[in-house]
Amino acid sequence: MARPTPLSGFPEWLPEGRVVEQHVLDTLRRTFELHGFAGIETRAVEPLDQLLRKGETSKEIYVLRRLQEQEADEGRGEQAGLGLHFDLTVPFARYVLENAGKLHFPFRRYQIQKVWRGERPQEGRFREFVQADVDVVAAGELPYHYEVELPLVMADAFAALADVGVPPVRILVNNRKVVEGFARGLGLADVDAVLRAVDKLDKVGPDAVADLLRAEAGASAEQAAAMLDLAAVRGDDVVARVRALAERHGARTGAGGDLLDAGLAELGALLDAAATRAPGVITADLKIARGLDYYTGSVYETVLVGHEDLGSICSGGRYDALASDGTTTYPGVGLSIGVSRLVSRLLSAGLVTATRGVPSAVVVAVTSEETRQESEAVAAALRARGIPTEVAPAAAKFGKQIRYADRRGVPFVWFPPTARTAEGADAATGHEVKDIRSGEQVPADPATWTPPAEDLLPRAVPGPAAG
RNA sequence: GUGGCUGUAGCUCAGUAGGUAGAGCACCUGGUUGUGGUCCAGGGGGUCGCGGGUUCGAGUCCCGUCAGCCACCCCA
Repeated sequence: MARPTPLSGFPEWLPEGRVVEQHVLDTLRRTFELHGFAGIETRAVEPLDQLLRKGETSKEIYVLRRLQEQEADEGRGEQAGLGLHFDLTVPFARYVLENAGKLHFPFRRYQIQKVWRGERPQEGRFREFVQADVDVVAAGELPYHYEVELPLVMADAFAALADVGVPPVRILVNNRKVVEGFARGLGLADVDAVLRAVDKLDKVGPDAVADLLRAEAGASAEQAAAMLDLAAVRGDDVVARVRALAERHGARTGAGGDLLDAGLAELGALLDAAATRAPGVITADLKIARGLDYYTGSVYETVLVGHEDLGSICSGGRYDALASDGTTTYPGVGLSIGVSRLVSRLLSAGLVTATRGVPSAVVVAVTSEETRQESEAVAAALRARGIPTEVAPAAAKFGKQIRYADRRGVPFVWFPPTARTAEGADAATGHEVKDIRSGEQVPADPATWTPPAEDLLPRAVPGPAAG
C-alpha cells in the first residue's frame, strides 16, 4: 500500500488539532484539581467478568488475546478473560475496592484516559476515545450534596473553556427516584422498561413512546399518558409541576409516593443550588433517563448549545451498588466528559483553532552551513529563557527560510549577524529579529529579547465559526 | 452488530455509450545573483481506496473488502 488507510473509529488529530485537544485536557485537569480531585490512572485492561458486571453486551468489549495462543487455543483464547475497559467508572469501582484500605473517603478523583468500544463509528462516535471523569465515592453513606456539587464542577470546567470558543453547554438533570416513584405510584412495576421507553422521547416522539410503554412496560393508556406528561416537564420550577401532575394522576400513593417526594426534594435542592452557582447552565428535564441501569439518583446529560445533534458530551449520575466488598458498599456520583467527541466537533465546525501547530516561536535563520553553530547558539540562548526555538533546516535564501517559518505559523525569524546586514543592525550584537506577520524587523539581543506573551506558545483560540 | 449513501493528484472536484486520466488551489524551480506572502513563465505529482471478476479493453459494469458519512442499536 502506498499510503496506509486510517482505522475506522480511531481518530488522530493533526498537530493543530492536538493543540486544541491539549488545551481542553489542561483546562479540565486544572479545574478538577481546583476542586480538590486527585488524579489517578488505571490500567487499560480489566478482567472480563468485571467489565461485564455492568450488564453490557460483550461485543462492545475488545478482548485481549496473546498472538501465540491465537491459533493453538482457538476457541479457548477468550477465556483468558482480559478486555480493554470501555469506560472509566467500572475500572474506578474496582480500584476503590482494591485500594479501599489506603484511600480516604469520601474519595474525590479525576481520571482522564482512553477507552475502547466496539461500536459502529460515526461523527462524534469512536471506537477509541478519551474520557475525563470526576467522581466522589464514599464508604457507606454518600450525602446528597455531592450530587449537587459534581455537575457544578463540570459547569465550571465548561465555563473555563468558553474563552477559546467552546459554545455554552446545558446540563440536563433528572432524578431516578422521581421517575421511579411516579411510575410505581401509577402502579407500573417494570421501572427499567419505563425508563428505557421514556428516554427515547426526543428520538421517536410521544406516540411511539406510548406504544413502547404499553408493549414493554405493561402500561395502560392512562398510565402511558401520565408518564408522557411527566417526561414533558422541563425547566427550573419543575418540583411544583411534577407534584401537581402526581396529584392529578393519583401517582402520589404508597411507597412510590414517598420515593417521589424524596426525589423531588433532592432535585429541588440541586436546582436551587445551580440557580445561584451556575445560572442558566443546569436545568431539569424529566425525560432524561440514561440507559445505564446502575444509576439510582441524579442523572445528568450535557449538550453543547447549537450542537444538540452531537448528543451528550458529558453524562453521569449517582450509583449505589457499583462497588461493594460484601461488608461495605461504596456509593458514588460522577460525570464523564467525552473529550474526543467534544474536540472532534470543535475542530470540524471550526469553533476552536490553534494559533499554530508547532511550538516554535522563533526560527533562527542559517547564513551558511559553516556558521550553523552561531545560529544554534542563538537558539540555545532563547531556549534557556523558555522560548521555543528551532533552527532553519538549510542555509537557503532568506526568503525561503522566512517561508519555512510562515508555513508553520512561526511568528518570528531571527537573523544572526552577517556582513551584509551590518548596516542597520544592532550595534552591539548585529542580531535582528523579524515579525513575519507585520514585516517589522528590529535589532535584538539573544540574551534579553522576548516575544509577546501571546506568541510564546501555540494557543487555542476561537475559530472563524465561533462568532 | 444491521441497513443506506459515498471513495479520482496534498485539498475541492470534473471525467460524457466501458477505449490507456483532467481543472482549480497547493507544492517545486526560475524571473528577483541571501529577506517570504503579488505577478509572470516553467515543472513535478495519480497502481482512479484495496482485491477479485466480466470484457479485446474498466476510473467507468459485477462481487468482496477497507475507509468516510447517515439511520438503527447504544452511548462520551
